[in-house]
Amino acid sequence: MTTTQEKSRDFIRTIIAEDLKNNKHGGRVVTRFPPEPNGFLHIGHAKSICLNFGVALENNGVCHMRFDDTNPSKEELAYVEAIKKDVQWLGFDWGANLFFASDYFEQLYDYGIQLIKMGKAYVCSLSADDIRQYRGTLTEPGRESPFRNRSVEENLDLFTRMRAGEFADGTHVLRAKIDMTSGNINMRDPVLYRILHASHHRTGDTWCLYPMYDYTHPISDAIEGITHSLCTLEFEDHRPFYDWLLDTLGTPCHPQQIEFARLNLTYTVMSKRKLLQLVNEKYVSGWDDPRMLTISGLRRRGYTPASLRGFCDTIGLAKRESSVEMGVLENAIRNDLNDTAPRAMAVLHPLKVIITNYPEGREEELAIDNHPKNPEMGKRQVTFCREIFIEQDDFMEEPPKKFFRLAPGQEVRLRAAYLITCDKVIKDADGKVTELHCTYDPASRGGSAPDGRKVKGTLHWVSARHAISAEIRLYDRLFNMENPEADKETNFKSHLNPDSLQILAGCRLEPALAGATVSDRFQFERLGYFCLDCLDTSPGKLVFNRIVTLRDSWEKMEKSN
RNA sequence: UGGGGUGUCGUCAAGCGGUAAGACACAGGCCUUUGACGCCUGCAUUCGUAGGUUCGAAUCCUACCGCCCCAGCCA
Repeated sequence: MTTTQEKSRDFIRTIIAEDLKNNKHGGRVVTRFPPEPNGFLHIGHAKSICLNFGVALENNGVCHMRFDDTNPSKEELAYVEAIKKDVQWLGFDWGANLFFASDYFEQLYDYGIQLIKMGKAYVCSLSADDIRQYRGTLTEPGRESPFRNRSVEENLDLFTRMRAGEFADGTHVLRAKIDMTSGNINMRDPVLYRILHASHHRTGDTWCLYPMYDYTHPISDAIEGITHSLCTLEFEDHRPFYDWLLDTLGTPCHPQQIEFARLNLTYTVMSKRKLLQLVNEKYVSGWDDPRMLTISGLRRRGYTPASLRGFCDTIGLAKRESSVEMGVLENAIRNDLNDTAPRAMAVLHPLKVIITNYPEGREEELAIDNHPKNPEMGKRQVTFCREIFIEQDDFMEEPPKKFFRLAPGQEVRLRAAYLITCDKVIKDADGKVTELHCTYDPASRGGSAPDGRKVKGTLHWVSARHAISAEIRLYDRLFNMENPEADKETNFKSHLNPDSLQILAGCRLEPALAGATVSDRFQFERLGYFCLDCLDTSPGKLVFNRIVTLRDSWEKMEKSN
């Protein structure tokens, strides 16, 4: 017996454990992740991916990758590739189980014939407008279509000719024959097939008849032997049809659909439609803009797969609608990178410091741990000399109480180097501080004084003579409102944060960073975690993305005062 | 006014008739050559509301209230 508390199971894992216990599906667990290839995956999809693949992994099952590609007018091959890459990058493997709903078009069609023969489906020749009229409203029942009682022969003939391309778009649809008075609108003779003379990214021009999601999904699940079909809450109303279809068809496999609440995060939008708008209207540089909460955006920003999986673990799973604070995501990446990212020193806003009593021509090598808690990550050398850069924020001419950084007459430690004291402040004509003159304590090499005096502040620094230059991009939340969609009167785009990207040129980095390779992640001490940008970095130019800041209790203190 | 869901700390979220887990946030303290990390302490006498059943209710019953989804030939 262990004393560690068992992590509580979510309601879906509870159901699955129960099913396993009762041998409901012969002890099998088969799930599926069914994206539509009409956009990039986002953090909300990560929740579903972690759930579906996670649950399979935990139960010796498998998770199928299935593209729900039933609408040729919105879908593209490029999205298929991007989605596959994202899922793999997240760390999941579908093995041989890569499927496309379009692979089932022929079987789906045969099932359509079967439904017609059973008298459970008919060709309806009402216009789209009329179908809507006949459907009724939320509170009034619908009316039966005048075409509802066509003979099986006529339906068969029409359906065959629909496939053959004899009719124009919108002239006929195939509908299930269920109940026009049902309180559930999805049961009022839902459309199964529509005519679409459009070419499909996989089947080309083979078809001009395409199945609807509601019809395709249950059958695809059944064909693949899915045991648990996990989807989001808005499909709860569709479950009766899901079950009706498979019961009517008498498929040997009848998966159980279970719905869970989709992920919402503060300070962002999560719908593909809105993300697409941001891309198309150039509010961001693309689907993989580091400010986008797409998987590819997060990847480029520097988030690790492990941090995203950890995040999905923390947020839990339930049926009630909720909105997770952005801080939880940030916490996930800090947690991961705190353990794994090597430390380095970088100065974002350089302020020159001259150590007046340090010999002009002298330079010395100092060793610094790459990680404070993990000696196995080794040490590196940094060069100290008479001229260095510190962060502008680390100096104040008239410091408030508890400002432990540099100020006239105040002593601080330069990380792993020496204790220095500020003697003189040099300013330009506008009164802006341009340079500091300091003296160092030669006995404090390494950063501590032999007399044991306490120095509270420690600053990061780089040698002005040895530092390399880099561009650093600071990102902030894309929206400046917790829920950009809350205000129905205004467009979500009017809540975009104008300061979501700040580009800093001429940042100064310790020379060791010149050897960084694409996607390397570092903690720049006292600043945050940074990742070498994979797109804009070139041999002569380093570009770092700030993934997330470090927690900053000084900033918090300042704000509360 | 039809149908389907859902209401437990600021935010997520356990709990399944035996007397409110955990995480993030927040507050205070310790530690610190990163104001980081780490560590310690505190943080729902109360579970949408009102009744009822019971020795005992967040858990069962009744009524009410709030919020979300559904009227695509989208998924």
